[in-house]
Amino acid sequence: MEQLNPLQFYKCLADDTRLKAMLLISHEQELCVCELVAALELSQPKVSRHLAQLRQFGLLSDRKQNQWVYYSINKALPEWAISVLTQTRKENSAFYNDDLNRLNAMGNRPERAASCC
Amino acid sequence: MEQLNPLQFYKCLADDTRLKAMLLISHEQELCVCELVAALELSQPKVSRHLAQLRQFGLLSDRKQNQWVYYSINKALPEWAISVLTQTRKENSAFYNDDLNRLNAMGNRPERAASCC
DNA sequence: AGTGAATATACGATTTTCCGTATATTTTTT
DNA sequence: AAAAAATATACGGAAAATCGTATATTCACT
Repeated sequence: MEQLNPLQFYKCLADDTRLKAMLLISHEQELCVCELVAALELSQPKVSRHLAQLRQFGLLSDRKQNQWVYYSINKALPEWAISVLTQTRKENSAFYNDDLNRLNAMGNRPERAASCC
Repeated sequence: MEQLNPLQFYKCLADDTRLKAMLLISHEQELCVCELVAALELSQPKVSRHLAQLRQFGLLSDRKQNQWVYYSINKALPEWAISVLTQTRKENSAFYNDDLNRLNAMGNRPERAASCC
């Protein structure tokens, strides 16, 4: 994992799928691949590929539980990057609102069981 | 000029030339094309093309004075975007420090004469 | 062991972005 | 009016990013 530079960071955000995934995950704390596939209405390989890229550059962390992989914002991100994401999410809800609605309407969401505590 | 959406905004920042130009301009209030050409050590058409794109999407404004065109951060940008730029600039000076040094070392910088007041 | 669900990866094709070079435009200076 | 300086744009060509499809992997359940 290389030290994040701002260019790489913004390249990661410069794609519709990746930006929406980041904002949805930031909003929901963590989401698994199948939830994102449903919310974004995109193919599983497409979503998976973009998530892999976001993890590769350190924007996301993943946690495997049973058959699901949960993605969350990488806590090790520099503070400015976290702040950029938070601000973007708060001030642009219209950009991902439809996706959020589909997510909430989604039945059979995998149950979240914390690994610790 | 369309309403800025976050994807367009981040696409604008997802290029080395454009990101450095934005951070340098944010740091210096305003810069003309020839100053950016010197600071970034890039060809004039390349710099001009990227500046045109940043203006087209509303990230920059331009002001013509004599033979020079000065670019500055568009005051009409949404607050979150301004804040993203400011934070990125403050926390990533290493990313554009060499360019800033070349800018300051540049002789014959066009004199800034305010158009108003 | 075998099946199905969730996720990841590989590969070639397409699309998008970026670039160098040449040229146009505008303004200043002689 | 001609030349020079600063900037902008046009046009292919090159490079990079993205995609669809097929396939691999991993794990739960029977």
